[in-house]
Amino acid sequence: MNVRSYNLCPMARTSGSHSDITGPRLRAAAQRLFARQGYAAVSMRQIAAEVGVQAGALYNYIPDKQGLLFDLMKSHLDDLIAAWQAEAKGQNPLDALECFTRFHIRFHLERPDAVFIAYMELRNLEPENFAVIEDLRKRYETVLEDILRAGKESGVFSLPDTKLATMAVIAMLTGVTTWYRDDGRLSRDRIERIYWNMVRKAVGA
Amino acid sequence: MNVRSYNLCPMARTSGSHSDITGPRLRAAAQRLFARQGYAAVSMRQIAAEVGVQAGALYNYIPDKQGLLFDLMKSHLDDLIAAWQAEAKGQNPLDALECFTRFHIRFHLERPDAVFIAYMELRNLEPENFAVIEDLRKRYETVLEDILRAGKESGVFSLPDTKLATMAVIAMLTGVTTWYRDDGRLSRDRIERIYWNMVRKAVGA
DNA sequence: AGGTTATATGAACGCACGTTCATTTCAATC
DNA sequence: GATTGAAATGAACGTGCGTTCATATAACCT
Repeated sequence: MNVRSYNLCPMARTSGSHSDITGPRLRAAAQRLFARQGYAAVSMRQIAAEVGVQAGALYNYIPDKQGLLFDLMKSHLDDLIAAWQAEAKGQNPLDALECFTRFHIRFHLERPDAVFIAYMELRNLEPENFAVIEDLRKRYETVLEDILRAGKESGVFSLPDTKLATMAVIAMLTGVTTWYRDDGRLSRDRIERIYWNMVRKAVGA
Repeated sequence: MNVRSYNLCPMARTSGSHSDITGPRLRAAAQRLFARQGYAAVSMRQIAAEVGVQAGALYNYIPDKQGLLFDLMKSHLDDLIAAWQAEAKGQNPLDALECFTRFHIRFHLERPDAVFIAYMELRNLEPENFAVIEDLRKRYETVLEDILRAGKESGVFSLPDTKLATMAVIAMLTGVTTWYRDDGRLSRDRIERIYWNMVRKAVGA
């Protein structure tokens, strides 16, 4: 008998499934802790304590710590790309750029922890995992690059260097997550509007 | 006798000084490793191996690992602020903004490792160290905010929200360090020019 | 009620961590 | 050549790491 026998909230069981609510809770706890302290600084025992189990139990749901990080990052980027594909995209480059700007800010502000991890923990991925994530990130950047190129070619945007403008706009938009607070001075919609204004002017439209 | 007796490059001695070339080498090695792998993922033994000494010897130069991180970050921000103060600042808000833009890009591209650490390792600082660093970072941001406010008040810039524009411009400029490569397509001067163009347009000037 | 099986425990594994310290080394000085 | 003292060694400290596994538990099925 041990102290955990007093656990008042035993896991629900769904018979035949090997993943009840502990799996999602593990991922949620890991996401929170990795974002706040960094992958390398968080121990499996810390995550387990947050979930309410012993460390060994986590390995019913993940292959290892690295696999956990990879899953979190891949899920985030898969979500990001899927969400963009489900978005109304605009009929012309200017509309498309506004859609992208607003979508990017909205999506990223809703998932600050996932965003933080995806940008900060790249160096903690093993090479093959890194390649997968990097490919997804690049695919998303290409969305913006294509919009900017189309706008440049049709004369709507004025850009000396499309690739550089892509990086500049992405950096500017993603930067929102570093200072935004839910109880802050500005609403998300107002932030979207102000950023869209700056982006529009920055690309010369 | 041990294997290190074969070291062909014994440290210079300056008699009475307690800091020869090992001190700077320690800081340089730590900066490189922290930037590449992250503070928490780098061990003192790794740093020592890079310097060419045993781990124990490092403690002749630093109080502990945390103190090493703090010193690196504080030195970087002190350098940044001092360098800006030594810079020609421009006679009006538009000139000042161009000076700042070019200065920021130039300074950051010259110290990619220090920049990376200063932005990524904030969460690994103990609270009192964090407060010091955060204060310096804020002081630097205020430089840009003051320029933007002055320009807005004199009608040169068109900004719905000065604070937000400050964060957007800083994020955009600092983002250069995430993709810039020394052997890349664009020269630093060309990058400065293109970014200045985008910043100028973004603030409506 | 008994058997099955998914899930959790808790101890253990070998290893690496940050840090300390008695001892050794060796260039500079006398 | 002897003395000095800053600087480095290398072993040791206690701790915590990621991961494994035999065992225990409890919800489900028959």
